Amino acid sequence: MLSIKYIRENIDLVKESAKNKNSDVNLDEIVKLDENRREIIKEADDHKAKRNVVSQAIAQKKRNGENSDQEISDMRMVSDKIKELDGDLKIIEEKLHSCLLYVPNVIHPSVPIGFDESDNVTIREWGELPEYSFGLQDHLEIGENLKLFDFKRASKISGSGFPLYTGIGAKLERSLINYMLDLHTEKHGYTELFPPFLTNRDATQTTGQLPKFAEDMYHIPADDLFCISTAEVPVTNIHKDETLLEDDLPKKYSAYSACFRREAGSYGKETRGLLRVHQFNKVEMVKFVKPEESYEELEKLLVDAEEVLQSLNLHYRVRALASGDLSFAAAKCFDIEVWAPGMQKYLEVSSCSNFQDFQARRGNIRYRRKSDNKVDFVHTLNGSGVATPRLMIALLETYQQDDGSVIIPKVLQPYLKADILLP
RNA sequence: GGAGAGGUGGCAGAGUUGGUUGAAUGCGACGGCCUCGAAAGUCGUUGUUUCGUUUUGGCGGAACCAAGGGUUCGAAUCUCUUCCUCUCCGCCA
Repeated sequence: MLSIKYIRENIDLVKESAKNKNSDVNLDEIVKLDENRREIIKEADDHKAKRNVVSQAIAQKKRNGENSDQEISDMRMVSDKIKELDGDLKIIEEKLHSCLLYVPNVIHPSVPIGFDESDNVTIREWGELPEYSFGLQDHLEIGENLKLFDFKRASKISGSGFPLYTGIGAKLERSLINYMLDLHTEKHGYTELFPPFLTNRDATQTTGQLPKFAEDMYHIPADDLFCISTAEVPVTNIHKDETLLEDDLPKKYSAYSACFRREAGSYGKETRGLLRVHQFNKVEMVKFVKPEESYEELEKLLVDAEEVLQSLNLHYRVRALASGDLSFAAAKCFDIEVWAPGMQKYLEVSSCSNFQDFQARRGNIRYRRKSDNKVDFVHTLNGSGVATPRLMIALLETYQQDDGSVIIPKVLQPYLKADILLP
């Protein structure tokens, strides 16, 4: 979240940013609450100062064996007043805090202003659009012919949107995960984590999924735990309430997790196959960095994610998200979209975002600066590296052959222990 | 699930007849001295948040000893609730 002080001092910028993110948050109300809050603090503090002074005097008198009944009865009234003011203050601060949780992060100056995804800007493309001399199948047909998935049986188990990978399909899924984790940990220098898949309310709030997007999360009421929608949630919270050392930054983590999304409100859209599912697998990268380096680190994060697709030789493009398409917590975001020849579509497989200190403030994740020995919030970044369902789609559709087989790219072969999928 | 112990500053660790305890002591960190330099030694400094004021350096106030209530003129210290950690037992993988 943004600090009230920052909002107070940059109210026009914050309003402009919220507007460009299509947010209807009421900032005037927040400013008013803040003014009210500071008035009460001033009054309560004055009373408390008086109480502290007189309490000392009472202590002194008691030590001297003098009577202090007068002071005590005076202070009883002051104390009542303090209680009243503190009560008022608490109500206002709770209200202010819950309002602040809905203020979106400010956008970086480099973000293209626009209403929705149609205003996103392609900043580069990689590889060639593959060409084929035969009729293409989409991933559903390929998967059926090669017996890679079984959506029908999956729906008996959990309902639609929960994929069941079978046989070599299951192994291919696992191979993709292992390959990506190895790439990021062995080549890109990320520390591997295997995090919990359920998170508590507090941790889920750090990254911004709560309170605004509660509808999209699977929730377990008995324990008030949430199924993670991305490994970003547990991994970002690894340093919650910690003060890191500047020399330890940047900290880079990579983690596999299953991801759970209710996809509320998107019924009927892209419901077939692997395109939009309630549970999927993803390898995520998370970085904790110094504020002055976060945009440089964002570029590097993007490159690390791109290498997954490059090494698999899959055509893709990188898009800079327009303000209106930017997520609530992000200051800037790039999407990577891989080409799926069978569907003739670009599919989003990764979002690489800089949250600046938005999440760090919510999670109280700080570092001690060497230059002045002060503590400050770190910047957090994360990016998918990458999500498997759409990667699987692109892979199958790109490497399909006219006999129905699918060639396996070189880097995956040691993991799958096969170089081709045959019908 | 049952029984017990505990949660204090960057870390370790004092502090229960409530009253100059924001908090001893040690370590760490920073600065000075010493040294060719370093170590050792020695002297000093060293939390966060927030409100007000300001010639922006500061000055003054308030709050913070897991979290939230209660008692009291006054609570790290008494009391209640919750959370978390550890040990033992039981159950399950």
